[in-house]
Amino acid sequence: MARIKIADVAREALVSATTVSLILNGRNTDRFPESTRLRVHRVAQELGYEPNVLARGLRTQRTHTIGLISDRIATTPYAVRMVEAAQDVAREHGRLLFLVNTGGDAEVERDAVRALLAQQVDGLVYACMWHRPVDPPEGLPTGTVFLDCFPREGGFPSVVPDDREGARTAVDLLVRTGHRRIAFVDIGEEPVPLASGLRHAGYLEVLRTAGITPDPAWHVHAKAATAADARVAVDSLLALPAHRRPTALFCFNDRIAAGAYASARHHGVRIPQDLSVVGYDDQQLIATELDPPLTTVALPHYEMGRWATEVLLGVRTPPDTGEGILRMPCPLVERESVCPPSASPGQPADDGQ
Amino acid sequence: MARIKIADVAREALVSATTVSLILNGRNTDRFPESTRLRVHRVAQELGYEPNVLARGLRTQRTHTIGLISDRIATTPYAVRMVEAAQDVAREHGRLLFLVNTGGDAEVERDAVRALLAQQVDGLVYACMWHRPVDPPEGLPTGTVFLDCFPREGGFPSVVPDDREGARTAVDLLVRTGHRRIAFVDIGEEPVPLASGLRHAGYLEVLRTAGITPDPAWHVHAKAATAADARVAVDSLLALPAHRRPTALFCFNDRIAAGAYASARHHGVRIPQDLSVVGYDDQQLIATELDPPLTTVALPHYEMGRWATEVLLGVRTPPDTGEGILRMPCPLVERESVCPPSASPGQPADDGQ
DNA sequence: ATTCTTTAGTCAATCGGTTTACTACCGGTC
DNA sequence: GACCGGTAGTAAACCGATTGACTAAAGAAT
Repeated sequence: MARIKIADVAREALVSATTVSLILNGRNTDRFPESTRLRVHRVAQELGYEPNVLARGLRTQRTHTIGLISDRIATTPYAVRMVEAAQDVAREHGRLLFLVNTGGDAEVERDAVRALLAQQVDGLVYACMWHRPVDPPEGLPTGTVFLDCFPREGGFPSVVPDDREGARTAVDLLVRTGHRRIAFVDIGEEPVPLASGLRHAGYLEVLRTAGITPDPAWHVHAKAATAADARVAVDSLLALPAHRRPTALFCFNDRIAAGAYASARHHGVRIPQDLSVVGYDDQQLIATELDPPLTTVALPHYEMGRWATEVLLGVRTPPDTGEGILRMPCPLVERESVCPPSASPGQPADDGQ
Repeated sequence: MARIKIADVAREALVSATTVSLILNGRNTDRFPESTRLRVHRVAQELGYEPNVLARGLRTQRTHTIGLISDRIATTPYAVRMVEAAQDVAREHGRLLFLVNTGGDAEVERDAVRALLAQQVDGLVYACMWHRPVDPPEGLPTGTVFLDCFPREGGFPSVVPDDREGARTAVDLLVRTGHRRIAFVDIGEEPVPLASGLRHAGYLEVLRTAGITPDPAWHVHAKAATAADARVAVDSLLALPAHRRPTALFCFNDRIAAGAYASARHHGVRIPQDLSVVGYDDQQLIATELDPPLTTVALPHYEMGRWATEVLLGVRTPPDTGEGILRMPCPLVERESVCPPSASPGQPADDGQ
């Protein structure tokens, strides 16, 4: 019942371990006649030989394993598709994936890096749950790839979502649909300042291009990114006098949008007839389950995860721009929460000035 | 820049590699005087020595790694907390976790088992996204633990949610709150026949105990477990004549419940005043974001993941019942979607007969 | 007959630790 | 002077593969 080792195969095939190794790895195969090759392969098969990858890795200094260090992506539903992508790429290339969640604790993070390097992993992906700059732990090997975050000091290839462009896409849809009074339902201070700023910037750019001067009252903040807090924020928008009340909402994310739905419902405001809503993230379980289904901007988690892992494995080359950060496009996912503004409340085409 | 190895420490500390190994591993330490111990520790520290775990594992035949094989749990938001638990337990015990998602493909699964065994993992957890019997791949080492599923042929410790008891808890809450007309919004044929059957059984048991004869029209099926399909099913319940119309819904899961909310809204039926709703799963992102927040039965994903991994590591003993399956309780999570039935529609306390 | 090539392999070192079995030295005892 | 026990280590085998250097035997060329 003990594991079959190369010596067992060698003995059974009446050759040396060297020969077995060379043949099974397809090296210098022309050195051996067909008969020997077939015999070795057959015996290995019959005995169910599987090389011990520890021994191999010790000798070759390559383990065909990679490490994925993240704060919490594997333990929360948000960004789980990044793990899926890393896993898929690893498998496609015959690699095995070590997964470590640190919970964001710096000491755990250092331990994780140490443990993974002690395992002689061939490479590391350092991932975050949301787009932000990070101060990575010391000792990261060169070649480490950053996923959904980037090292403040630079120096490593990184991939993040293009939040500003995504916001532009969302708000542009609303403008093209005929809306002029468009609010941005932001989140409070923490915890996503970078994404929040970028999405807000994109929002403002589109309004400016469209010649719309935003009413300051249209920028509201949910205390936290929960539906309950968002509802409070949106309540204040719907309480605005008719001519200032927005006809469309660009929400920082889908949970905020869920809160907007709740607020609208309690004000007797119909979505999308009376209020169009666009979210961000395309969060499974929210965007599609809302009623009506939510038009939103998708975070390209899978694509980012794939890119990062492929760069790590060297099957794709990182951008050679100075900063080495790839901004991945965020595609618009149109569902049913957007329609032209009804002509009724407020003036028909008021604030063009 | 090359990695520091034990020989480097030995040379620097003026002892042999044997001594370094013995001291750093705390074995036979009384053999060495304090001075030597301190010197070795200091040199190791200064040089930043980290043992190569491949080499160690090769010799000791223990790698301190475990493998988690799953169909899709790490790539979908549903059961991600099982991964979190496995990860936590692994870390608590100084283990590293290999994660492999097979997508449910039997061949990929076999490859995964082979690859993980080739890595000399110390143990394997075999997990599924939802509670069901499985035909596990051949070659699973003894000691493998099954998580959220169990091998049809038995023979391995397993942990699954106690769906029947969970359903009882849910329906019992409704009965205790005063409901007598309680519907079960089930899912269609696939893909969760086991859980569906168990939850239905629990539902029937409570009704029987309460002396309620269920109206056959109260058992409806959503074609698939999506909100849209569930809405159709619930529409048919709400179209029932008032004296047969249920005052409460027990939904197979939270997505079904989300569909029930949509249906209710479109019928002008208020939750919970006109219709109480209980879900199942306590799915993050749904249960709390619904309006009103959903009362539901939680799937103990974290607890199950922890149990499985702890059994694997031998820090907890599996049940010695014949089948070796632990049924983990599913706690009720009370939120705001349940209240006593309003006395208005139907008769006040009609069908006690 | 000798030398050279080619064929078909093998030997032994190596990767970096762990572990078993051994030893050199010292002071004290008989 | 032989023996003993304790102290403070070390040498070498070992885990299971890979790999650079080498070789025995057969056949071809000179």
